[in-house]
Amino acid sequence: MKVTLPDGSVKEVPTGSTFLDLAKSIGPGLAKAAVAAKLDGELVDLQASIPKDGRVVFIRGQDPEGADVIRHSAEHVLATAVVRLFAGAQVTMGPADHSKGFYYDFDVGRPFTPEDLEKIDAEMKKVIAEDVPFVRREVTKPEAGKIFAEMGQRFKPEILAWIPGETVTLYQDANFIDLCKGPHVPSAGKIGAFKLTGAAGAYWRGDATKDPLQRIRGVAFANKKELESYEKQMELAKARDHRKLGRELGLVNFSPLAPASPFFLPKGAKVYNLMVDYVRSLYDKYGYQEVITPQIFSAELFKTSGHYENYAENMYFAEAGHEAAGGEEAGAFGPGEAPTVEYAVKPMNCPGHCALYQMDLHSFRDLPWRVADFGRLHRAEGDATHGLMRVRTFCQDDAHIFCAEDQMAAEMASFVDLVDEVYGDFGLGDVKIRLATRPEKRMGADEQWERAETDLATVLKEKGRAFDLAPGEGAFYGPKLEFHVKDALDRSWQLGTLQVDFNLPERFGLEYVGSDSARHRPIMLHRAILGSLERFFGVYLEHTGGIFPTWLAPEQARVIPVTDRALAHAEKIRAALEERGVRATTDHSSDKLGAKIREAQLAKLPFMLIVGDKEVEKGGVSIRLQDGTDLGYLDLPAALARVAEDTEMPSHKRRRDTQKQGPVV
RNA sequence: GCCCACAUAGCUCAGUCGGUAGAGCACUUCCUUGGUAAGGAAGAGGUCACCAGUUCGAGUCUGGUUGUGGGCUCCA
Repeated sequence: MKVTLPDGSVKEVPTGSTFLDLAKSIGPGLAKAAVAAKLDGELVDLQASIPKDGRVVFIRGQDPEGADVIRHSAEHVLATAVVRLFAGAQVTMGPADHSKGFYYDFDVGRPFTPEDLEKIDAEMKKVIAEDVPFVRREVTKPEAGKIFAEMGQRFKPEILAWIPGETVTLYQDANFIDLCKGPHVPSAGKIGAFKLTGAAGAYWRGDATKDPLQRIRGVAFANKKELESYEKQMELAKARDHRKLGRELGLVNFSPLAPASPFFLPKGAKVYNLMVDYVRSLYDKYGYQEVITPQIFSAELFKTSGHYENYAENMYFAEAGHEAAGGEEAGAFGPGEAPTVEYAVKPMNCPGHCALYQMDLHSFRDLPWRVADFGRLHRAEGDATHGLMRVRTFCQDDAHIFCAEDQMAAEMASFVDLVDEVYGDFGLGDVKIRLATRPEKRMGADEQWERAETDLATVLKEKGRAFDLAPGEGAFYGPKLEFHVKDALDRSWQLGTLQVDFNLPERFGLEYVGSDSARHRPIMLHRAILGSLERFFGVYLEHTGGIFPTWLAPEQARVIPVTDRALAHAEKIRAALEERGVRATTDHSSDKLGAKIREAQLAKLPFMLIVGDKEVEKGGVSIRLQDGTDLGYLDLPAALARVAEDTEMPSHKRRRDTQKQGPVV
């Protein structure tokens, strides 16, 4: 057999030798580090014999694909440990994607306790210490069925039935055999480090009407060091939890009196409003007009939009009691006969905007009509709420664009620019775009879908933007773009979205008069940049760890007197800062300087301006920055200029800088 | 909507075998006037989430409710 290695060299290997043999012949280090191999791009077991000539690449445990193999193998070791410890345990299956970790669903007749997990963990360590080999076997389906029947496994035959083809592959480690495509590590010892991260309920095939199962989750790595770095990352995430930071920094809090509904404290409200102001500051440039629409509508609106029929379980309804009572008192109706008007609290802005559109007759000259709304929305989410990330009341940087079909592409392009500008200003650099196309169940003509999907793809291509295609994941009413942003902790969040809607214009019978003086149906685009501002607040708080950019910081500068003798001077400095539009306070506490600095540091203030006897005498301040940098003494004008440099909103700053440059000659 | 766990001072948490509660931080007052991440003392703060039950007696045991967390499902 002739194999080509990544460096281009060709090696002759004896027939029947395995990939592991090949690795050993190259070097013992490689043989030790490798967990799998790739033959002509296809992942294979190291212990498999090389079947044909081809290009061979060895995959190490540290490589992303190697980490997947290690996690997948750890998952089998988990199952092995569970069947060893729990007589009669039924095993089902794990995830297809091992990029984040592994899990395996079991039925042992009861939930796993933390003590169970400890025992399972210990048993897994034993299997790994024994370095038991993973043995691959290819058998016919009936043979596999017989093996699982002997093992008393009742879920496996069902899985067997879904698998196409005549034969299946089995992997055996220690005393446990599992149905699996592989590949796996040659032996359990290659699993350098693992950790079980928890147990939770799940259902067979994710279906609540089917058997309840117990899922054990875990992570695994090539070595201890990688596990430790993972654990560190988890601790970091915990320390940055927005619920914790939100309370500690006095930004946001929650109360059982309004479940899953945030209370923004003065500082949090400051940041929140600055976020809104910032987005608003771009709306003129991009041609949006802001509107303010009702909170509570007659349920009729949502009957028209379709939400009443399809979304009612997530909506709050309201009844105006006085109407029924008033009718009875007036004697117009008998008891219980008064007509009650049913009201609903809006869960989204779009139906209201359709109602707004209907109020006037629109000409093609009016389009595109871009209607922005920071309206408060309420959704009766079930138990799946989570801090600010999933709440029952929130507001989006929401807008709807009513346009003609041939205007769609330009609107999409402009929106991509707007999103770029916003994410850039927030320092969110890692953006991935997904294009979700027509699902099975959908409304609207195929030609419409074709046009919209093509427009979206073309716009992205023309802008040179890479995107992932998500076939079939569009909404039933139209295709959409999703903007996924990675935060400082490498977690991905979907923030922005652009959704084409063929449905609502139809339901509301929206029209515009074209240049041909005939009536036409507009297209509606739903779009949001940051999405739910509550959620974005949470994401951004975790992204920054509470150290907001200065323009967003609720308190930008604190003047700290060393002793009370400097208080008057400190007040003067604060007033001068305030004059320049800086959000500044003075520290009046009777603490020592060290304690005052510590307080300001923990509050994550961008600027600390220290004034003591020396500064009083010379008239200036000493500046300390959030990162600990000591700028030393600055006279007052220099200090004010230094602070003001950072405090302005980026969109305002850009506009001013452009103006300064004067007209382009 | 489903499964599991948890709920003690503003926050973080201790509370043994069932015998009516503690610490640190924060808060208030007083002392201290100091030079770049915690000066000192005293004080106040609790229907142990809520409602039932078992018991001579419940923070502790049982059931229910609400809330929170983790997971599953859903997401027009």
